[in-house]
Amino acid sequence: MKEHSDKRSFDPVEPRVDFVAMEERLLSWWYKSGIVEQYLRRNESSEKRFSFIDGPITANNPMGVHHAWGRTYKDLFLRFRNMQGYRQRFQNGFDGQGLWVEVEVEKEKGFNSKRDIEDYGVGRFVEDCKARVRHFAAVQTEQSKRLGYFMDWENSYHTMSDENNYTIWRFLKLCHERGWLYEGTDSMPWCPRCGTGLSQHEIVTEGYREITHDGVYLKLPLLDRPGEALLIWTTTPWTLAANVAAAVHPDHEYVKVRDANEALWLGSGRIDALEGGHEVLERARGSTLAGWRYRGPFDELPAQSDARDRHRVLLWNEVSEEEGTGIVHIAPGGGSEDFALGKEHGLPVIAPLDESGRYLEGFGRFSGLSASEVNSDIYESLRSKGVLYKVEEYRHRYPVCWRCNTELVFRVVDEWFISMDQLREPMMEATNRIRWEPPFGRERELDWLRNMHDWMISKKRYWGLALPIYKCSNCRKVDVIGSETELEERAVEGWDEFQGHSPHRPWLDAVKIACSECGASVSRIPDVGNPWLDAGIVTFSTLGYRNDPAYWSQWYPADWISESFPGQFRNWFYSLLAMSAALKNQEPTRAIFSYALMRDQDGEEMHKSKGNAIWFEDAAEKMGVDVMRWLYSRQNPSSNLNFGYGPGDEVRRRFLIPLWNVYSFFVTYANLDGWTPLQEEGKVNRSELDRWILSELNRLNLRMTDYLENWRPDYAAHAAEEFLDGLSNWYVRRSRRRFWKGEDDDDKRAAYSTLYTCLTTFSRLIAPFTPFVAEEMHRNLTAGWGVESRGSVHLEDWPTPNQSLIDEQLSQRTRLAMRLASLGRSARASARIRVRQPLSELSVELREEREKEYLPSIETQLLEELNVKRVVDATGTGRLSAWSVRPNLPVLGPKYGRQATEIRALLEEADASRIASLVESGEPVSLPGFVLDPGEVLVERTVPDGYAVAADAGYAAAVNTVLTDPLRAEGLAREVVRLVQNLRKSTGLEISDRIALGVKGPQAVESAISDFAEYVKQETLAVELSCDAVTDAQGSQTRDVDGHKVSITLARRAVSQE
RNA sequence: GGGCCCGUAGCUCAGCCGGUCAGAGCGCUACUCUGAUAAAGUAGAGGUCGGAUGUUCGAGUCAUCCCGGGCCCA
Repeated sequence: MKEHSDKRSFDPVEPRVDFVAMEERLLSWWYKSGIVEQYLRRNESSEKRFSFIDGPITANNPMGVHHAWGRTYKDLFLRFRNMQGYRQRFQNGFDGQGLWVEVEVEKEKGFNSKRDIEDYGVGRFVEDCKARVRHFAAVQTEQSKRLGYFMDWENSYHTMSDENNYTIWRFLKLCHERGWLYEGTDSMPWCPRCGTGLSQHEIVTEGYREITHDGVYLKLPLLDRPGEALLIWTTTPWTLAANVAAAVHPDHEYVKVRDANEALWLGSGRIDALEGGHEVLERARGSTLAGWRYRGPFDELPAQSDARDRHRVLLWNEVSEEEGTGIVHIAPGGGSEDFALGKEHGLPVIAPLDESGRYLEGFGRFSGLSASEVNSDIYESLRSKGVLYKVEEYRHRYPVCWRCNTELVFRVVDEWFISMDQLREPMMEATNRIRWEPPFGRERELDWLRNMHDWMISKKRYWGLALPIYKCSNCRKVDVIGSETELEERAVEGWDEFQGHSPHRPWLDAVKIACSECGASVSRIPDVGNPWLDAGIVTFSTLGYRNDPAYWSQWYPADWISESFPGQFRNWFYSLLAMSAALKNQEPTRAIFSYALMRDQDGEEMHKSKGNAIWFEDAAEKMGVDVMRWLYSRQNPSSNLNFGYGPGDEVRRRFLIPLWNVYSFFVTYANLDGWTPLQEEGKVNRSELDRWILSELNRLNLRMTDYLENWRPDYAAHAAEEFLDGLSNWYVRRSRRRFWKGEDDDDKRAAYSTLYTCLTTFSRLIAPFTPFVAEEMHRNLTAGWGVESRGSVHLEDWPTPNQSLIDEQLSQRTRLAMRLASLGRSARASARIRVRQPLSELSVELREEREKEYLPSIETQLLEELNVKRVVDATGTGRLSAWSVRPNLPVLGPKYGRQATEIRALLEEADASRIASLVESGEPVSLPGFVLDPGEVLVERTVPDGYAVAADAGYAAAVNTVLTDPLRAEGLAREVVRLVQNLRKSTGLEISDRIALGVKGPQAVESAISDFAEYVKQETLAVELSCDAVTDAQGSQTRDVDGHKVSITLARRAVSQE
């Protein structure tokens, strides 16, 4: 891009712009010419700070268009604050540790189990994970740059960095010191493929799928009631071998029914579950069943040795009447609720499965088999014992591994937890102090915090935070290491082996410390950490909490963070809150902005497999990122975004093209007239129209500032669209003639100056939204003129609104003009008279008294816009709104009989407009001696002869449709002018070319041309005008004009320099 | 069972503090205009603003309940 040192004109603007090519050109220019650098450093010495902490993007795949939505918000608000002069850090973050990366690397390598990883080597595997993260971080960086996202890319943080990990150590040590860290045993959802438990946070959303399982009904014979059995139901047959108890609701009613040769007990509300007919033999409340002993389904197994004599009916308030049999099979080793209930009752726990979901020893022929493959064996065994009742398909939501989609099982395992007892309250307080946008975010977070359990932070995997927990196998004392230096001090072996490596498995595991209690040599527990620890610590780790507290305290808490809300309430927002509450008892950020989900353009979920997903690169190449960004920005953040090429086209058509047209229009005429920004100097005499658009511009400026400061980008974008609509469809439309008229007067200069101000200001206002088109316009309009310009719109200040230019009454006046113009056009259309045909008069009716005073100032606009000779205020004259009021005789007749005649007479005498307004508003009409229903009177608006009227919302506009000869002649002249203009264009003349013009036609045409010769010459830039053909014609055309055949010829004529 | 959100023209959605807000865009049809032209304008949809009951002089706009949908939790 060339610098214009002594610029004399604007660069010509292509009316048909290739936005994508423009974006690519600007993008490389921004980076080559150091604009990005200057942008990042723009407010280096500013006192004002805006602290944004980036929610790290998972660097595990290329970013998609849904990420681009979120990144657009981030860039938008950062750009806005930068223009406002806030000092910022511009640090992007990448999230890299955790199972999701492991799963992808496993896929790449064709691994299926943890054993494959162990065989391959944990060290190599971890290095592969790191490499994958680095690779996709680089890919995402390039994609983000293409989006126009200005960040300090070289300085992006990684959650896998040493600093991030060690800062988490510090947090964990603190938790330990306060007694919040504990190892607990629980029956947890477990992925047999990944060989790891899943925390509550991981299960809830993506963690469920509709799955059809077997629903098994079986009988548990009652030991003390011969011939009777409990009927129970389960959808996890594999847990039957671990059955310990049965549970009923104490308050529900249970029934004993006859079935073949025995009697079955089940909930009275679940009798439908029985096969065939049934006879109720007995009824009882659940509480009476308590303590009944029964024979378990698999008592023969060695694993049942502790339990087989203790099978009993328990009472439990959580038993549902909605499904199954109302009697619940309890296996504390096979479900977390069962586990809790078992704990309460001191039941033995039978844990049937190993890490990979296979039965352990002690389960007879099931041992070694996977839980997912034993159903038929189980049924067979039950059948042989005579206790299988029936099996039917059952569809339900069942938890699956959110990464590999494997169905989860439950295992009793030891995991590490952070107790939330003492953190819950401070976290809720912090949540209340935070500004949430949309506001309901607060309620959602509080709801989660009220319900959350202790935070399970361990995972039996490889790639992730190495939990710095050392549990002595000798005395069981737990030590937690809080930093790398502490580790070095306490290491008793393996330090040399570890030194130089990142604090990850397997290298860190070489280090052993001495037990603080008994002095024994202790290894780290093998678990890695929950990845939300990684992301939750970033308000500390990325700001130098450990090593530069002064710096940290300048940027903490964040002013603003932003992320899509599904999932984040229990993940990132949650972990940020937890860690800030623990370390500082403070809120991690002052504001949280969140937004909904992306769908395809038909509102369907996007899926790669469905073929409706759109790749970021494709979108950027086909629709361009300004289009994407505007589409994102104008969206209500709290509702789902339907994204696609259709909506993209709409944005381009409705926003970018009109904007470009105005810009192109301006540049074309400014260059033609030699207008430059230097002529800004001096006093400009602005018209009503100019003052109006400047008022709107400043109002827009004010509103956008307010909206952006309050996290409403959609409001700001809609306001900008409204302004552009006014600029394009009223200001420019109304001002066109001012630009192309011949003389270079004050009015023309005012028009240029005004439109220039609008375009340069507007380009700054939209710079955070659509950085490319804003830059293109701004550069061409301001660079190189010697006027104040910083070389890029992204280095400019956010415009300061001049409130003294905002004129509310002027806005109202103009709105009135627009409304009347619209009505006038409508009236013309109804009479089928084109705007080109001048008419004598426009009569208007106004709604409000004060609007009468507005008329004089908008008269000129109406005269031109509607091509009439004068404007008349007919308000109150009744000329346009004459009403005719008639009795509705078919209704009145039957009701009033002969009196109807009297009513008719009264109606004729009454004030028609009063009655009309009563009827229109549905009120009764009172006449001397009568009160009529509105439906009993017929009301019609009558239009005076010779007028065409249009009315709406209390306003009316009418045009006089009578065509006099002079009006006809002028219409003809204008018609001819239009033909000449078209011919000029098709002949290929420049807009400024002067011509010789010949117009041949019937008498009516030739006399019209001669009457309006000056007008025709001026409009068509004709220096010669005759009724004969031009001899050396360059263009000629014969057309029918209002039934007259007209031949036009023209030729270019040189003009002496003026 | 609890929490949150949503239900406005065929479709997608605006409607902030309750008083011309019953709207926009798209789609469709017709017409108009055109040296901003891969534009623009005008006309046509008569939608009980999910339903009911309140508060109010006045309610898509507030309250309560109900119905329907979505998300989250139990």
